[in-house]
Amino acid sequence: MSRDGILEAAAEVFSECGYYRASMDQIAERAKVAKGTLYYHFPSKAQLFKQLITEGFRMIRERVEGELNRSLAEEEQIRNVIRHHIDLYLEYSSLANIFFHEISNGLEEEVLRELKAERERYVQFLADLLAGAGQETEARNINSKLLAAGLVSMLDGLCGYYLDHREETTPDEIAWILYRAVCGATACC
Amino acid sequence: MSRDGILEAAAEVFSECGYYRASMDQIAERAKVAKGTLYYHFPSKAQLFKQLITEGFRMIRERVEGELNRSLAEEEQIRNVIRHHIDLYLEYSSLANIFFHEISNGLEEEVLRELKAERERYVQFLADLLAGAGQETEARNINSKLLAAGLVSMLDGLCGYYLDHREETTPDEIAWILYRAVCGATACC
Amino acid sequence: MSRDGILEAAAEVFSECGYYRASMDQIAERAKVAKGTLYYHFPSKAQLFKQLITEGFRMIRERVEGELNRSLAEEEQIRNVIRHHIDLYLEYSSLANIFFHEISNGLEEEVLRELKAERERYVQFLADLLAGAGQETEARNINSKLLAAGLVSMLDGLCGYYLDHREETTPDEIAWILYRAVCGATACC
Amino acid sequence: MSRDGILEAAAEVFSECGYYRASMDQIAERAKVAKGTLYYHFPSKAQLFKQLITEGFRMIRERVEGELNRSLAEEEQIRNVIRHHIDLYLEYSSLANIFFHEISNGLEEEVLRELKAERERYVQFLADLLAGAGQETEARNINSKLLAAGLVSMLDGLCGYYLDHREETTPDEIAWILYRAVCGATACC
DNA sequence: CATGAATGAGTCTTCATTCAT
DNA sequence: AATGAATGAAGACTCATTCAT
Repeated sequence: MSRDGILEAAAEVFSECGYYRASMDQIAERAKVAKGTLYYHFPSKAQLFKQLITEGFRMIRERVEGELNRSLAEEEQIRNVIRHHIDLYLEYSSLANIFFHEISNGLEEEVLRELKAERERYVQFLADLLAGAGQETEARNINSKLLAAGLVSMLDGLCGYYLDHREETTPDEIAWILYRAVCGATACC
Repeated sequence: MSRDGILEAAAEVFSECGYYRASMDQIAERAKVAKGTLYYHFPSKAQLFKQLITEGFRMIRERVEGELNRSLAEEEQIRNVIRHHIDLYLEYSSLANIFFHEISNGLEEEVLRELKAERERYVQFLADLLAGAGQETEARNINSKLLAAGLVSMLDGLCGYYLDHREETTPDEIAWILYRAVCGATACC
Repeated sequence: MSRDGILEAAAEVFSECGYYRASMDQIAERAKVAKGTLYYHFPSKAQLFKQLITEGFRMIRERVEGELNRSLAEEEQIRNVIRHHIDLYLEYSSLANIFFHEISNGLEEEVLRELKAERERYVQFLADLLAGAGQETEARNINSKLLAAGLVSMLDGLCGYYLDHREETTPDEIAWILYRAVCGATACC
Repeated sequence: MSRDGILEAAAEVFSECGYYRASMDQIAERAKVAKGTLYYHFPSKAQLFKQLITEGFRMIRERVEGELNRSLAEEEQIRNVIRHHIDLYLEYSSLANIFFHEISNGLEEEVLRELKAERERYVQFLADLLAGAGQETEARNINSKLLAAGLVSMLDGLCGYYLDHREETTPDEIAWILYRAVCGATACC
């Protein structure tokens, strides 16, 4: 079945060109199938895109969750999650680009809504983690969901910077900044 | 001269629809000029967009710099800058959306390059500010440009969250998180 | 054997959507068979359509002819045929719509030709009937085939009107108008 | 302005191929304009088609009405109108084909509705004429709108027959049959 | 007998851009 | 300085048809 090949090709093309400049022709060509085959498997460009995002988010969530169970101390968990995120971002930088930047104006209303919901679910997942760690301190009253949203965006900004200026920093430094940012806000000093 | 009217109309339409879904027809209609007039003043859609972004960035930089001179303590300056940014983001939220999200893949190569340069210049400006504050502490060795990039992204993420969930937080809380994130990283403890 | 189910489904879909808007997918779905099965039983969409029309015409001709034998006076026969046609039209109104309107430009050349022949054969059948009735009068010299063609079209127009404005008339009135139209032309006064 | 050329080309192509088989490419080619030009003047294929029908109906109504004023006796008027219609049908047979056969299933809902309304208005115009003539007789109680609908359809059937079998009849015979059909029904004997 | 994944030619439509006025 | 009719390349999408199983 060519469905998976299409998704892979779509991930490449979408992240290279962005949602709008990516054409179904390009995707078909990259996936080495006829144009009609795209529409046999996905009802529209928008739905193909949505599927891509949805499955991508699920994959990341599963990988991060899988890693989580083995850790014990919650502070250590946060460090792990951050480090893991950075690795995932750099590994799937093309998909990450889509996740963070394409979810904005200019998408079909319905797709945009579902995508925002997906992103929200993910932020909530991180928020729960941060809240758990914060519980031990007096900073329990902080808005952990807001903090999670900020963490995700900052991670995007830092990794994006790293990809454009590889010689100026390292993933380790990024992890450290992120950790301090979150801990500075939750339970610093 | 209709040039300014076109720029204003373009700002509205671009921020409502995003770069791609915005059409020159819409802009012309909104500006109440004929389509040909757009091309009399701007050589292409991409250049019109670039002009808009460039002037937007300059305006923000000027406003922030103007505010800066009056403050004294550098720590206080950072607080001010953050607070100012949040206000600007919320005041021009539709344009901000473009600044942060549309500047990614999917624009004509040349425009994209110039826009990234513009953004970089702005990040540098913030980095200098942070570096100044850090100078007083032992954290001088931190990569302040990286930190500035993270700050900008986080600000985007937090303000974006606020716009979608106004009842869950306040600009003040956002400012506080941002400040702690930056200070936690620069000179905490 | 699924052939009959396909024909039935095709009748439904064609009459709901017209020849062009009806898709083989819809027909297959309605018939609860796979798309390939359609092509196992019929070589093409056009041929499937032709089969449907042909069998429909034959059924009507048989029903009308069956009714005919029992009547005696030829004038009475005309009345009966008219009345019968109206009933058939209203009973199979959706198919009737196809018979009368879809058989025009816009079908594959070969199918169109065969369909026109089928229709012509039917008009001839009516013409013979009218000619028989006319024989008794001095109006024998009238072009009874032309008259039959006119009768069929008028019947279509009147029944179509009735279906759109049920409260304004009755099948009885339609029958009366048709009879007067034909008799006014054949043997009036 | 190329608008009129497009309408003319559209009339030709639509009547040669029917609504669905006619492609915008064909129309553009026939009108010797670029495809985009079609969309500069008409928002869609459906709207182009609607415009064609609407303007066609108006032209015919105006021509028939213009002819009407000069006549006196109402019976004579009916004869005139019938004769006029036959001439118009044969003169604009390609448009007539569209008027009578394409207004059926398979058109965009909105266009179909407006087209039926247009046709209805025209039938009403004929009905008024017939009612006026019938007033003088005892047949006033007949449904003249229904009769008008029948007249129009029969005219279509007869003229269509003539176009396919020119050697078997003449416009005069058609006029005679139509007149007898209407008068046989309104005030025969 | 029957399937359904795959095809690709063909369709409508959009839109940045040009140019004569 | 401004116009708006005209363009044509490019895009999303449809659908009858094929074929290996």
